[in-house]
Amino acid sequence: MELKLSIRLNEKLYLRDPESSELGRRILKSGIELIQKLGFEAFTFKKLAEEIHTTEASIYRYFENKHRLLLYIVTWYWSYLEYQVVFNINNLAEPITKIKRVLHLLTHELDDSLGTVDFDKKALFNIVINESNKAYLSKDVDENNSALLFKPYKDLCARIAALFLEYNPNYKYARSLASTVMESAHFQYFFAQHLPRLTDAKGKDDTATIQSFLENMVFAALSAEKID
Amino acid sequence: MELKLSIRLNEKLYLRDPESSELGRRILKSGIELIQKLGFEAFTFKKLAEEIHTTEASIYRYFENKHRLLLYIVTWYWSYLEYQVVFNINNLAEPITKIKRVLHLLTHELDDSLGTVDFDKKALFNIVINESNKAYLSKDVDENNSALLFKPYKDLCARIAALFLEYNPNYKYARSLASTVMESAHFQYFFAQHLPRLTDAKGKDDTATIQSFLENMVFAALSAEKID
DNA sequence: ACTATTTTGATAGTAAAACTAACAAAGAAG
DNA sequence: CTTCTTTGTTAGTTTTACTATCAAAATAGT
Repeated sequence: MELKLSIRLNEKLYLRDPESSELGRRILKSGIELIQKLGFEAFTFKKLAEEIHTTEASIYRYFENKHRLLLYIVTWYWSYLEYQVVFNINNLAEPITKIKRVLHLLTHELDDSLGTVDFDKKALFNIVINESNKAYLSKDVDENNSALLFKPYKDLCARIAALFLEYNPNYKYARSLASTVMESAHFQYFFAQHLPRLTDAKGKDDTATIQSFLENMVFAALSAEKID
Repeated sequence: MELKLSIRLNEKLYLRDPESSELGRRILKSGIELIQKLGFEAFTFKKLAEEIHTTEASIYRYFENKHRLLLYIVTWYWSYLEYQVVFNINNLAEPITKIKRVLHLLTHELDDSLGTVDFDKKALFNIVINESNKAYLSKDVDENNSALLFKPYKDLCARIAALFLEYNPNYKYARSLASTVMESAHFQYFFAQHLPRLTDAKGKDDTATIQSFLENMVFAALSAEKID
């Protein structure tokens, strides 16, 4: 069974829906590759236009600017990941198993278990690691937040927090712990790649250590509170 | 006793030492205010030049580009903070007290207890919250890292990790926990201000909750491991 | 098959950002 | 008081980030 799932994102993320046309899909697909290759700062619509043999003006018809494209991409990622989370923990009884499953998903690339991912999954994961913070660390957070552009991120965070509370209903910092874990999963990976003295993960692909660290931390935090 | 301490930073951060001249100090002081006011993306050397009644070209004599200026500022912050940490935990016997002290310092603005801070402390703290990630989340991390530009950050992380190990020598993830705490302290604050559903801190200045959350998490993690 | 509409391409343009160069004026140092 | 360093002034280039206009191509409606 091969199914292709498409994720419908907030309309305010784009001017014209990139999933609705050939050109739009090329913008996304090559956009992801090029952002990952050049880094978000050096990435421009002009370079992307050359890459996909179209014009700057055509790309501007889909996205207001490159920041919106980035936001689209990471939002897509968070939406897809939430979907994976829901699917993966479905039918699991134990909160402990669910939480471990989520931590695994957070620390690893997406897989195609739920339908083919059209994008380069490695590139996408790298963008999330390297650039996703820039999606909200900007002067227009509040405006973007009002337009619900961060909803998928917040939804996933809420879902993880709910799992924490399922494990321990008395834990006081479920949201903070959830967002900490979501962020930490990424920058521990970044540190392992670039600033290894800031992490205990060894080497570039030691996602195992990152996952163990997070599991250890999460269950310690959730269990400590249980005692009190 | 009023003493003015100056922090000597890595020479590669600048072209000409900004602490060595009147103009240099104005660049730093007003640079901090303007970056915080406009956000790093909208901040330009031209706007700063107008602000301090000098010219773009003059500013370029001190800093290669605005990214370097940002790096200078956050590096200054980390250096100062490490100094505060050392000073504050000096003579404390209990690792538990030391760790709490550090978590307090991480979650609050700098104070002048160690000499007058020439810069706007609120603006500086806000820059660290909003922009500091951008200092290392760039394509030239590795190059900058080779030039030791992140040393103060890594030193502080190492120092915190050492305290964790002092508390529990068997803990396996001291570095990861230290960097997680350093980062989390900041983005929990950011979330409280802009994306409140991602944190349990209530309101814009609820540093108390952030500190409690981190304390709870750190001691849980360090103690859980003790049991095994 | 023909026409209306939408989508894309091509071209061209502007404003601002991100620099660099060259020289003169002012200040400080010897 | 003259030499060296720092700053100011002006002017320039390249790139980015966009916008406008119109024609060509593709698509859809009847």
